[in-house]
Amino acid sequence: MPDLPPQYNPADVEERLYESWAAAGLFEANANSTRTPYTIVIPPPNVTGILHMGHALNTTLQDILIRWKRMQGANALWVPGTDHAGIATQNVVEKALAKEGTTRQDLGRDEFLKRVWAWKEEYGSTILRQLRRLGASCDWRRARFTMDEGLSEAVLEVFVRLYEKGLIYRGNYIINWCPRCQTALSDEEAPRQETQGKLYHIRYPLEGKGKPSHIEVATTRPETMLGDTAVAVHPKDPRYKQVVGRNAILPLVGRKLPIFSDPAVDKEFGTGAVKVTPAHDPVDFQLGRKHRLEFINVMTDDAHMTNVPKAYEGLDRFECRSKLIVDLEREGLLGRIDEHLHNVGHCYRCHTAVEPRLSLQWFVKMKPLALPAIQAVKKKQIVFIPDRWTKVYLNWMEHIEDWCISRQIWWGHRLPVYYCRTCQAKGKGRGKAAKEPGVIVSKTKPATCPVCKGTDLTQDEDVLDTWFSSWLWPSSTLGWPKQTRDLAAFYPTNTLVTAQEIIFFWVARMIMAGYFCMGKPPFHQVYIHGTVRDLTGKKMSKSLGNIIDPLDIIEKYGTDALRYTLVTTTAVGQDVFLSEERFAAGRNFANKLWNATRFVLAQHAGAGPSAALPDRDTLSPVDRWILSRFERTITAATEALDDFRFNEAASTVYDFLWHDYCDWYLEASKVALAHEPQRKPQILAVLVHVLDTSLRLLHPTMPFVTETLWQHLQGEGAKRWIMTAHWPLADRTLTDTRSENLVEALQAVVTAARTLRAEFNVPAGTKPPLRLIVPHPEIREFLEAQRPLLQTLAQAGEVAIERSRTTRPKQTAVSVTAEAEVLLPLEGLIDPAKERQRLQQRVDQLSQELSRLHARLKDRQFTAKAPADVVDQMRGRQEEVEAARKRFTEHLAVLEA
RNA sequence: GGGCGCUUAGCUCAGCCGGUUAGAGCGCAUGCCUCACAUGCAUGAGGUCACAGGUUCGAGUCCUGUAGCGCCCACCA
Repeated sequence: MPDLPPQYNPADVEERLYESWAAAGLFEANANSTRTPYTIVIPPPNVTGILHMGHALNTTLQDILIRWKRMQGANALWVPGTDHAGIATQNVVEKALAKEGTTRQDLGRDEFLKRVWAWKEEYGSTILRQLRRLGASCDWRRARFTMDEGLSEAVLEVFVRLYEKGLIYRGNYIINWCPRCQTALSDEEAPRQETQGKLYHIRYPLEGKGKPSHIEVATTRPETMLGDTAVAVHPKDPRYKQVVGRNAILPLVGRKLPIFSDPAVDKEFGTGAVKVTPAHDPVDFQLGRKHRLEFINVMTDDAHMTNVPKAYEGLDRFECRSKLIVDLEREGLLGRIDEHLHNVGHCYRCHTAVEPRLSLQWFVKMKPLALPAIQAVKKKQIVFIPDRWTKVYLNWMEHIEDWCISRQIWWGHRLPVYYCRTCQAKGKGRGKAAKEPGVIVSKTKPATCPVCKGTDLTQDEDVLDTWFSSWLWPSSTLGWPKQTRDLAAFYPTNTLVTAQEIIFFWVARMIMAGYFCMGKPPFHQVYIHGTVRDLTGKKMSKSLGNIIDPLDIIEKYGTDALRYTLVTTTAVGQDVFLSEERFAAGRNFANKLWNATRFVLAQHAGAGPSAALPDRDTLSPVDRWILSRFERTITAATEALDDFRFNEAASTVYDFLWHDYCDWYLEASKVALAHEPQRKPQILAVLVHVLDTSLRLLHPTMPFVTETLWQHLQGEGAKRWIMTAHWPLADRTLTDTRSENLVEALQAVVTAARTLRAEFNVPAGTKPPLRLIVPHPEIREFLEAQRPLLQTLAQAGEVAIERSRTTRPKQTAVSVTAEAEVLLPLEGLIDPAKERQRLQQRVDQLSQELSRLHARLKDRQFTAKAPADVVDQMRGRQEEVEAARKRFTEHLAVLEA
């Protein structure tokens, strides 16, 4: 046996051990196995990703599940991979180009894409390497990237299928436009942020002579007025009865704007009159269609003004706003300006305020896809944990809007859409596979137009939303659209572990795609974990500078400490609040395991490895006690994992190992080994068995230290891995309440003695005699047998054990436990005043409790309606308290005499 | 405007189906370098479980309402 240093140093083992696991193929799943599959697909981190605490939590939870199931004998597969993250990655590479003083436009599309691929090759696997540091037991042979050949094939396949079913269409609609990224965004990609803005009141003069002479409208975006084509009021608004049907004149432009009424207008907001800009606002767009208005787009892709009077042409949207305010003021047309708090969409990648804007884009019709996905969750084919997310999911699904999937960027899957110029020019080409003239949707570029046989074909310039590939992830990573062995073996997957932020982006869409492509759900359980926050409740993010870097923590405290602390810090689905100091708890626990094992190994020397338990008859009550406690721990830990209560699974074992095993059993075993050398094999067997099995229980949470220690316990030569050792099964026959009661009595006596020593300041080295009054014969017998243990644990000299008290000792400290009275003579050590005070306090406490109990038990309703065992418990308690009070009172009297 | 979560010890949090005396880690106090571990051991102080009602023999736990904090969704320009 190698000598272990007194402290666990994670850095000595982690990376080497990880490589050994990988080299031994322990992460790999076999599609031909007959064992029950258990599959998780990783939420693919962005290739631009750098490990943060969110990843660390997410990865740890998945790894716990996978390792646990693997130990239970499942054919466990964890599929890793990365997401190409269209806009994010393009932004990163563009920034790099800017440093070189060039742009993607300078390079051209092909050259730019080469650069992105080069970037991906160099940096794209950073995040995966970092996942290894966390101990993630992914099957790396199956690592996938959303722009791999196979996954790209899947994207094109599903696009074509959706198109052919009429579920993909192209059209002019208001979309969220990011002027910085210069692309359309889906609604989910433009989350609203509360923004302090202004509500400007502007007077539009009316055509003709009648009164009133003008109508006042209110807007938060004055620059859009240049695209106004109408003014609307509510049909039942008496203020505007006179003006409906007349025309307003758009200030500074001079365009005639018809005034109409529509119930969509809110009478209460602003002036009750709305300027209508159909090309720049979703509500106005609807009004524009309904009332056949003109659509005037007044902004360029980078949000500069266009199609506007010369004075404003080319101005940035916000410059234009300022200039308009000045100009309107000068014309006397500017009314009040109110402060106005409202929600403005912002690009989720660059946080620029998005511009709602009319644009020709591709969309997926979502309602038909949502139907089976709603049913699946309602019928519990898929369950959310915690359950509250079910409602959030259903609410979104039931109000789902069509999904804008085209992006005006270069990095991504290019739309499999081709245009025949000839047919477009002629307006021909309507057919089953070409619902718009000249549009051909095909996985590969057709040689000729199927309608006119022309060859003048061009591919759509746009690429698809990143999530259009992610939503296929559970099936595409396993080979779809090919019918692979993996797909047959591992789909549907079992559990998806992810954060709440991407329920709409990803989880919901995967469910829809799963039913559309496979006719089956992509997974059966969705575990939604919390968000990692700092101690003030803020989300950890680079921009806030409140990051705790997981790699720093790994270096300082070790991976197991990181994992342990992350897992025990959060209850099911609750957010995680972190501060660096908390990781010390995990480090300390790993060290505790290390030293417990050191101790066992030191005793174990020469005894040979043995995890099997000796004959039950040869075990002492103390042995039976620890085994009984342990049996409960195994059950609790397993049930906790079954329910995704990761924190309880870990802390149950923590409590057992630290407080039962180390604090009591290990200390007791020292005494037993010294006093009963003939029982050494039995004691060692129990020590080893419990430690060995506890390490297994902890392995999913703390893989490195448990594997390392387990290897040492196995001894030289035995080449087995805890990773593939079987998960402990509880053995009900080991439950032994009698032994539990005996040892609990002993613990109470020891604790009472220690407390007395501490409270009366008995000097550390002294070993005063101890008297125990133990009425119960079985317990008395047990304590008599454990005299050496009592002496050691209570630091006592002689221990006298009596059935009942015969003498009334003077100058003696007394403590009463449930089963015994503990007497500690204090000759020459007492501070009588202090002790009297303590005793009086105790008597008072007991009296209070007693009167509570009396009242309770006299309550006829209580005794009639409460379950019998509860009443009995309370009667028992009453007797105990009464006895205790009597003894304390007596003793108090003795002291005062 | 809807919806959700949280409020328990100085701090960060557990507490499942309501049931004896509400727990942990950190921090604090006191004493210990006891031959596995000072990343440790022992002992202790510290809580009107946010507030107000209700249900119940019994409420931190269930119901209703209030307040504060946080999050999500929503086309009031």
